[in-house]
Amino acid sequence: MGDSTRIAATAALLGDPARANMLAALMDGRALTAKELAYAAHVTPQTASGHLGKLADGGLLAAEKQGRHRYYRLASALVGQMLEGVMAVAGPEPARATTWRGGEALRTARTCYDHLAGRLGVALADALTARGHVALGADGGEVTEQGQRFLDAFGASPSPGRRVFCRPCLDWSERRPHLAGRLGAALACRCFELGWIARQRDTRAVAITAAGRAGFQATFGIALAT
Amino acid sequence: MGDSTRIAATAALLGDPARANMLAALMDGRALTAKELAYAAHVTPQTASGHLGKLADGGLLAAEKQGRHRYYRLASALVGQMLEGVMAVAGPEPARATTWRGGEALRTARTCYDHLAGRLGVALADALTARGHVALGADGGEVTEQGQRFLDAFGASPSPGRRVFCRPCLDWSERRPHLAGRLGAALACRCFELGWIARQRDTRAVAITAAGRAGFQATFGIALAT
DNA sequence: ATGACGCTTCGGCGCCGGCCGAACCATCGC
DNA sequence: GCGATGGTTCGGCCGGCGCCGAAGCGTCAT
Repeated sequence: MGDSTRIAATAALLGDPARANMLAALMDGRALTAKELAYAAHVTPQTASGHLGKLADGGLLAAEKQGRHRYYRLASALVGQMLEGVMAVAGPEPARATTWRGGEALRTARTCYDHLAGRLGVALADALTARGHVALGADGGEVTEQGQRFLDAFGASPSPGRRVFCRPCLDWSERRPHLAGRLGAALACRCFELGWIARQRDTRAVAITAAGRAGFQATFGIALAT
Repeated sequence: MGDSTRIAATAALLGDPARANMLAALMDGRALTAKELAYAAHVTPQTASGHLGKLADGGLLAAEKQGRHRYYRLASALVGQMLEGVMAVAGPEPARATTWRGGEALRTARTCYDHLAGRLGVALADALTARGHVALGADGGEVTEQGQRFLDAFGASPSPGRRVFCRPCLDWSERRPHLAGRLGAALACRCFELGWIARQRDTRAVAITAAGRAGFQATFGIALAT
C-alpha cells in the first residue's frame, strides 16, 4: 500500500506544470538559481520557492548554497532517467505542424541530461552503428572491438579498464534511439571539448559551430541541414 | 512550452494514489477488469471508471471489450518502463521495519511487467554474472558466447538470429539490478513454462514451486530462504 | 420479458493545493 | 551603518479535482 502512495507522491511532484517546467530546465544537468527557475516556470519567486522546497523534500532536487544565491540541480541521474521515461510516454506532440522557432533548434541538437539528443544525437548513433563501431538493440548496446579503437583515437573512451556500455535512449522528437550511458556522456563531453558544439543560455539546445560542422562531416559523415 | 505541459499532464495521471494503485496492479502485464481495478484502488466503481477513462485518454492504458466486461492493460512496455523509473526514484520505503505479510512475498519474487524481480530476480542476475554468462554494467549488458550456449540449452534464448540484449533494471526493494529486456522476459517465460514459478491472484508476487526450488538450486545454485 | 450484473455518466459536495501580495531573514556592495 | 537584491515564510483567495449517490445503457441468464 505504502508502495503506490510513494509512487503517487513522487509522480505528483512532476504533475504540476510549473514544476515540470523547472525540471525540464534542469534536464541538461546544469544547476540554476531559484530566480532563474521561477522565470523558467513563469511564476513569481515566492511560488517557485514553494515548488523547489517540495521537489527537494521529495528527493528530486539537490540544493547548494553559494553566497546569497541558491543553486538547484537534479538530485541524481536517476531523476533524469525518470524524466526521459515520462517524456517518452508523453510522446510526440499531437501533430502540431506549427514549427516554432525555439522548437526547431531543440530538434536539431540538444543535451539530454549528460548526452546529446535531437537530430545530431540520432545521427551520431546512426553513424556509429553503420560503421560497425557499436551494435544497438532495443534494450541495450555494446561497443565493438574496432569501435573501441575508434573511440580511443577520437578521445572519447569512458572509464578505461572497465567494460564500456552504452544505452539507447528514446528520442522524444525523432522517436529513434540515440546514445546515452557512459558512452553518450563521453561523446558529448569530447564534442564540447573540441569546440564542435556550445551550450546556449536559457535553452537545452546546443549550437553547432563551424568547426563542428566540418568535424562531424569529416569524422562521422554527418551533414546537418542549415 | 507545450513540451513540459505534456510531461505534467502525463505525470499528473500517475500523481493520484488511486490511479497509481491501478497502474501498479497492472505492472505484471495482465489485463484486469474495471471492477478489479476499482477494488485494487480502494474506490467505488464509478470513481474508478473516471480514472480509467483519464488513463486511457492519456494513452497509458488500452481497453478491450469482452462481453460485458472491459479489460484494461498497460498500453505499451514504455509505460511499464516509465513506472519502473518512477519507482526507482520513489526509492526504498522510508525505513519502515514492519515487514507485513504481502510485502515479504513481493520482496522474495515478483514480476516486473514481463520479467522477474525481487530476491529471485537479483539472484538470477548475480548467478548469470558470476558464471560469466552475462556481463552487466550500469547502463546495459551483453550475453557472452558461452552464455548464449547456456541459454539455448536452458530453452530461454530470445529472438534467435538477432543479437541478444539485456538491460539491467534497478530493483526497488533490493536496490540492485536485475535482468530486464528481451533476456529477462525470455528467462521469466521459460521459468513459468517449466513450472518453477506460478502467478498468484491479486498480487504481482509469484510463488516458487517445489520443482522451482530444486531447479533454481541445480541450475543456478540459488537457495532462497523459506 | 425480467432481473442481475458490469460499466459509465451526471450532479453536487468538500478538500487539497497552486497562486500571489506582503512581510521577514540573509548576503552583497557602498 | 544602509539600501539593494536573492530567497523564504505567512495568510488568504480561488479554482480544480477526487469522491460518492443516483440514474442511465449493454450484456448475460433464466
